Amino acid sequence: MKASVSLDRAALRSSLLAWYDRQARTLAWRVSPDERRAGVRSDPYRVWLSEVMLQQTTVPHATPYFLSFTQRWPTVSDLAAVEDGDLMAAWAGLGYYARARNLLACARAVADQHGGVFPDTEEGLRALPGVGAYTAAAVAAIAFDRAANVVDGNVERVMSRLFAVETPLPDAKPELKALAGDLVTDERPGDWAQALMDLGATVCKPKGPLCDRCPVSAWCEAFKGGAPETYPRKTKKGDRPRRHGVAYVLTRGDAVALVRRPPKGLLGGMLGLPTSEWRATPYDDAEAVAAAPIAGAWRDFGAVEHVFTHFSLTLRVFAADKAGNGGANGGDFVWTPREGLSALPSVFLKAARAAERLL
DNA sequence: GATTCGTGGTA
DNA sequence: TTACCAAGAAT
Repeated sequence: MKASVSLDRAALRSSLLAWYDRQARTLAWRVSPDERRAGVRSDPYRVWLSEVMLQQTTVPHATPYFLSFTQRWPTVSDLAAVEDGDLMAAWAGLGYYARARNLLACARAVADQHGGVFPDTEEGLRALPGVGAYTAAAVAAIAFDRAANVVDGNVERVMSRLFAVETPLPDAKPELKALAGDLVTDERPGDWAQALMDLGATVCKPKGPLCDRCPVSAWCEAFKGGAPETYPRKTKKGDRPRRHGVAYVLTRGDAVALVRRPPKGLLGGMLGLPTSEWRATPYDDAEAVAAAPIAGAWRDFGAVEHVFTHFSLTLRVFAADKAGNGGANGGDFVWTPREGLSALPSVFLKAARAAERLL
């Protein structure tokens, strides 16, 4: 019995790794087989940076940011020397801004406490800011050839189908991780991790899996069962509540008044437009004007919709020009020229565009 | 252990 | 339009 299990595992691994070599999928952060033959080693800095950017983020969205970051800051020490505001501006639009704060904290920890060299073990990596179980395992495997169990959403889906796991997510996570761990060996751990994730991303997709092209369908219980797309099982998500707010576009010549948001919480540390409180009930005109950061001739520019992970937002947009209103002082604005608006999170970019006639 | 935290693409 | 989803981490 035991012999047949290990035989299956070896055959499955062999088939998937052969498929991975055949694909030769090119990604901006990946060392190609040709490069590897030429002696190029994967750079832990680039592996780490890519893994952080890819957390809950698609490859097409992350790729231009990765290229820009690695061009501006070729090493972790270069990144560690960046000022907070510049880093946050460079991250604008990627989302989950705690990642940017932790990215900088991690770079500085590596530069200051590790001599600019990344730890080469899972435990050492896991202790760094913004590096959780997945990222520590991924960097350990891909950059340092450690036999780490790299489990992301792709791997969970692949395991749930291979073994027809009936436990719904997220309860199934420990079970799926254990199943993935049984397939890890000392042979090409980095390639194995990437092969599994590539399979999930391009073949074993959430909807419409391409089982006729799958290198491991022969071992797949869900495929045998005839309904692979129904895995992983999952518990339904609750409704997303709606919130309402008002954003204020205050101009002074070419400049727009921005505010630096508190360091933690939603959009923490980012520049943003001044806004009212975001609450459950809509704002009428009088409330919107009353909540403005300074008194002025506020004009209604409609509203924009934005969806966050855990709520939807209807944001009314009011705008005014500060010219000829030198009196009232609403406090410390960061006056930013029009082109500087690219440093804003998307929700504020939408609102600013809504007032574009004024800008 | 349940919540909080973005964004853009796709069915 | 709605719902789901993508190489998760911190609290």
